[in-house]
Amino acid sequence: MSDSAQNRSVSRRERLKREREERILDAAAAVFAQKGFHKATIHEIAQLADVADGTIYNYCADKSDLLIGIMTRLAEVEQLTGELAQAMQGEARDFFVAAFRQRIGRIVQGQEMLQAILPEVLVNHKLRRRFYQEYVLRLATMFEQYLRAQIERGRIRPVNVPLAVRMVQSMFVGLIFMRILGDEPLRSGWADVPETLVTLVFDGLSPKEGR
Amino acid sequence: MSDSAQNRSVSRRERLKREREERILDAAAAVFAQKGFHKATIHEIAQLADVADGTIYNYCADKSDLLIGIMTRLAEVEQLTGELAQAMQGEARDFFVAAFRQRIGRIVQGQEMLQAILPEVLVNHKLRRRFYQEYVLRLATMFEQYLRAQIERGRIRPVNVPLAVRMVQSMFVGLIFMRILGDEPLRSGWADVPETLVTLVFDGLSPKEGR
Amino acid sequence: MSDSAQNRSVSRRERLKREREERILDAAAAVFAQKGFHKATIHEIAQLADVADGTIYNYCADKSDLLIGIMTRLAEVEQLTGELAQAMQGEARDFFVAAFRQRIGRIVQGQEMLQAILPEVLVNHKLRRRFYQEYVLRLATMFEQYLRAQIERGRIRPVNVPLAVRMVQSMFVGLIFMRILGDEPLRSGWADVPETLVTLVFDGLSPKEGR
Amino acid sequence: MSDSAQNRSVSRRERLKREREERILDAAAAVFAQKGFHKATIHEIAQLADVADGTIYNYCADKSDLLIGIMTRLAEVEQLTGELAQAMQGEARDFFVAAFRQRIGRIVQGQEMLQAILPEVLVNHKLRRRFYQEYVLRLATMFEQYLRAQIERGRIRPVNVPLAVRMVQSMFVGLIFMRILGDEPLRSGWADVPETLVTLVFDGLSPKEGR
DNA sequence: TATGAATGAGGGTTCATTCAT
DNA sequence: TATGAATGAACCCTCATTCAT
Repeated sequence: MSDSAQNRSVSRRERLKREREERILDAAAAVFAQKGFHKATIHEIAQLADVADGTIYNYCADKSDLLIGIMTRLAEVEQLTGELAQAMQGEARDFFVAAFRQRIGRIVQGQEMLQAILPEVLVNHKLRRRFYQEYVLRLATMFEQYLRAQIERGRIRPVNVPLAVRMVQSMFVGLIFMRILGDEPLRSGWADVPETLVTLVFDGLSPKEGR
Repeated sequence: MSDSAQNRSVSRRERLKREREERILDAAAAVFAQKGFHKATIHEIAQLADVADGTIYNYCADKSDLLIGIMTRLAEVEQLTGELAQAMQGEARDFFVAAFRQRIGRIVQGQEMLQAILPEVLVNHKLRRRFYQEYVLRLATMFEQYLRAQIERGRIRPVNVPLAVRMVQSMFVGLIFMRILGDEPLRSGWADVPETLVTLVFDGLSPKEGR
Repeated sequence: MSDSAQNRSVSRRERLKREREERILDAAAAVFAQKGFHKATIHEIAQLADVADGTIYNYCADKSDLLIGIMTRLAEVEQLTGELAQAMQGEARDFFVAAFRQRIGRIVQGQEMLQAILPEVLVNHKLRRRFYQEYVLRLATMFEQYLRAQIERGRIRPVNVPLAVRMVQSMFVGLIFMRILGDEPLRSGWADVPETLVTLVFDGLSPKEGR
Repeated sequence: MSDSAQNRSVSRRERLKREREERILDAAAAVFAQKGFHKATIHEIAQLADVADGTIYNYCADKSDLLIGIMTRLAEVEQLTGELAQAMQGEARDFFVAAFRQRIGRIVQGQEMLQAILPEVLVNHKLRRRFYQEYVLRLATMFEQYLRAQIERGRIRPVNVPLAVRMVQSMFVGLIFMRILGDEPLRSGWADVPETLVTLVFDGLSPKEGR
């Protein structure tokens, strides 16, 4: 077999492996989201991924390792935060609009994966720590810096920064939760959520002349 | 045996039964909160409640029925919402302070029970519906009415009422979530949460002259 | 229910439990002896013991714990070594005859249990240590003392005592092994084994005038 | 390609194949000896032999076939029994010394292989028969003939020949067993075993003048 | 012939639930 | 009504074996 043929075959094998891994993680996310981690069976995931039960264990150490795999994929979706850097320069309100739009969009994209891991995050210590570090803390730190900078420049009202940041984050986590609960007004009005969020958090409910 | 003696003995038996039921639900909440519903075993709950495994089935139909029991107890804690009625009459900002204080207090009170049921609420359809009806929808309706009334009177800025209400509720749900995650700034600053919440949601982050 | 009735019922339950445990250990020994530890299934043992699979786990922590249980029972059979004490007083040759008879008898009694555990003893570290301590070392120590005493009194030829003792013990272990191998001459001549053993080990093969 | 080149290449290939087979059997013996047949995995053996899992199946039909392979290699070690032929001519006691020395030496040489197969010999019928035929019966027959001849000539005390032979063989099997058990006195005194064995079996423990 | 990923049968174990006492 | 041992269905995971490359 010529070198190029070998290379081709090697890369094909590699590609097949990648595809299989994706199929498995997709299947796991789907089944976990629908039935919950504990009621989901490896067999069901394997069938949906169109592989044998045992094959799954070539891609993960055990069942709960699939959750880690899903979380990692979710993190990959998050990497593209560069776009916000620009918005940080402009008006504070514009930044909030951009930031909230982004988060809200991410939630929809990752809905299935989030639904798959969130219940277990609340229960599984390892997963919990990982989720906290990777999702909560990383974003919190960034947002805290931004807030402090804006407060110094008088563009934002002085507040307890760590708490305020937590509250905004809580709102996003809670929105995921409410979507999973199946709240109808939220689903049908999802497109308006970012704008309303800004009104709520930036403008405030108080009917001052502002804006 | 005299009537009175019988009554006394019956009522004593009744009391013992109630106590036992409470011990079982307490134990279930504790174990579920610590290990999660699925990793918790009836045996462990029985031991903590100091009864035999089989006894538990005299107080509930099956394991997941314990979650219903816990949810019902949680609801009992919620009944005392009367106190808010007064605050609804006064200044809008004062109402928010009062309302948020109350919710934040409830969260601490019910922490263990919440931690016990929340992960399953995300996963168990029956529980989910019940939780949504009893906690989300009931409060949402009340809060929507209040908001609409205040908007009409010009005391609150016009907003998409259903969405705004969902966001505030999401924030509370998210705060429970963040506490379970073990976020330190939130735990240590918990006493200041209501005030900061009002600043955020009522005043807004925008540095308007007001207040 | 009267006290005596209660006592009776309690003791009956106790008795049933003991019986069940014995049935399980018997079944385990039989199946292990026939198929070997690893090819034996819990299900097969359970069926032979006439209990459900799960019931077995009320009597042992896991499959290999059954081996420990069998070894313990085997040890109980060994306790009755008192009878040898007398023989230790008399002629050395008579003691050997008595001792060998006893060991040879024990081997037959415990054949199935021995066949069940021996292969695993060679492979399972925990079991190995236990077997070595309980069977080899305990008997070795006793026998060494006897030998030394007799050598001092000139009743037995001076030899390397620890080694000699190991050799005699090896012979017994080896005889078990040979029986498991199914050697026909050994099986059919088993009754003559003790006498031949004494000829071999005490008299020696050398055709000295003696005896 | 010239004939010689072909030959050379063929023979090289042959040699590589032999080496590989040896590596595989060595690895199997090592892993079986350490973990036991059932807990050993093909994968682990393959790694130790530095080949792929699948390659092993080019050298054996299945896992238990490796045991046969090991037994066969062990048998090769045994072939060199010619040296004993001379000793059979001389003094009976000298023969015993020579014979026992040889066996004891073989045990050390083959320790790992013996430890690998013995537990399975007790459990696997096919292996058992083979081991019995090849090791026990062949040696037994030879030894029986020798014994009978010596008894006829009055050089050895009349005994039940088949039984006596079994006992001596049992002793060797048992010594292997004791070594696997890790008995310390035996390990450290191993060099003196043949001499003590002769004292025990030929001279007898009885303190008659002889020798 | 070597490779190593895919396969899937098989089994130990758990634990919610039942029920005789 | 309380007990707690018995039950057996269910499921994760292992690993010998196969086979496309």
